[in-house]
Amino acid sequence: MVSAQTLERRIADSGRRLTEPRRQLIEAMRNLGDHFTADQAVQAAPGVGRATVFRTMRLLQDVGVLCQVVLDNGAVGYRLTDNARHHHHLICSQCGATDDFASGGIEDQLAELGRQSGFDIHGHRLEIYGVCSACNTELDRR
Amino acid sequence: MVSAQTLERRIADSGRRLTEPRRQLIEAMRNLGDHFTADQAVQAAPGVGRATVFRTMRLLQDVGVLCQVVLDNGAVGYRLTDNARHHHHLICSQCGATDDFASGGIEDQLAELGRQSGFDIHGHRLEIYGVCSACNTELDRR
DNA sequence: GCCCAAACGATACCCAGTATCAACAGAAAT
DNA sequence: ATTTCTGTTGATACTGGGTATCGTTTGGGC
Repeated sequence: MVSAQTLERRIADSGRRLTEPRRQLIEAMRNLGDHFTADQAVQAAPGVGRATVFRTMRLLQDVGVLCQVVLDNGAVGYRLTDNARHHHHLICSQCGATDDFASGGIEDQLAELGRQSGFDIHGHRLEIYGVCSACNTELDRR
Repeated sequence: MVSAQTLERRIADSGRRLTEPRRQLIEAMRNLGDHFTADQAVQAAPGVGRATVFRTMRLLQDVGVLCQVVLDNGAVGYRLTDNARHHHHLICSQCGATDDFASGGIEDQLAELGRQSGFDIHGHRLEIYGVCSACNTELDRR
């Protein structure tokens, strides 16, 4: 779990103000745990206005401590992270548990693809869907 | 461009009925071209009810002739395709142009990842963002 | 403590997608 | 051609995600 200090430092270091609503929302999101929806974040910070929740979530994404996760079904979730470097997600379609992982070698393939396609590639998004080991043993038991 | 026949055959072959609204929507989507939003599809088929548009789009996804495309900014687009096999998208962030490409070698890496992570992997989603050659020369010109 | 730009909250809005349910229409069989 | 039965439809209302506006508040450098 990312510490509140880390999150608040990232905001301050990026030249933004560390306001009370931002502090509240950060605490609320930390309490939500591994992954949550936008609406859960709104609910979890009742003192914070809806617009501010979305503004702050965008801000946290900009400074690299909050990830959007695109689920199996196309829905979007969020996830705090202390891994500001580019990474991908391994998402359990049963319980939503998410692991981060670095993208060994995929970047190279994309560069090659750029050469072939004529596109000037500057980003990508990779989500992996599966069933985590906990859910797997759960399923076996039935 | 995928032919209307192909699309309609896919529906019939999957045991679904080939109804007038479905025909209309298919024609409308074909007219929308390379890529479009859900709302554009709704607008483009004024005789077809909103719910039916979404139901039919899901159906077309199920039979593999319509892809969801997750854009750079998280927005979702759609794209007719005749490539029912698994593939990925190369998306121009300037103009939205989209290319399909097969995922040579990435599958192998995912299998290895599954072994390491304990996840039972059964799917993934990979979108590549860049600037297509047309938009690139456009930008150079300025 | 002053000041002012940054941030806020209320509100209203847009788009994506789903639920409900009575009415309708393919298509297969007669 | 008519019946029949089930899949499909459309109207409507709703949820959720996200943005725009704009007058008010506040963090934090001076």
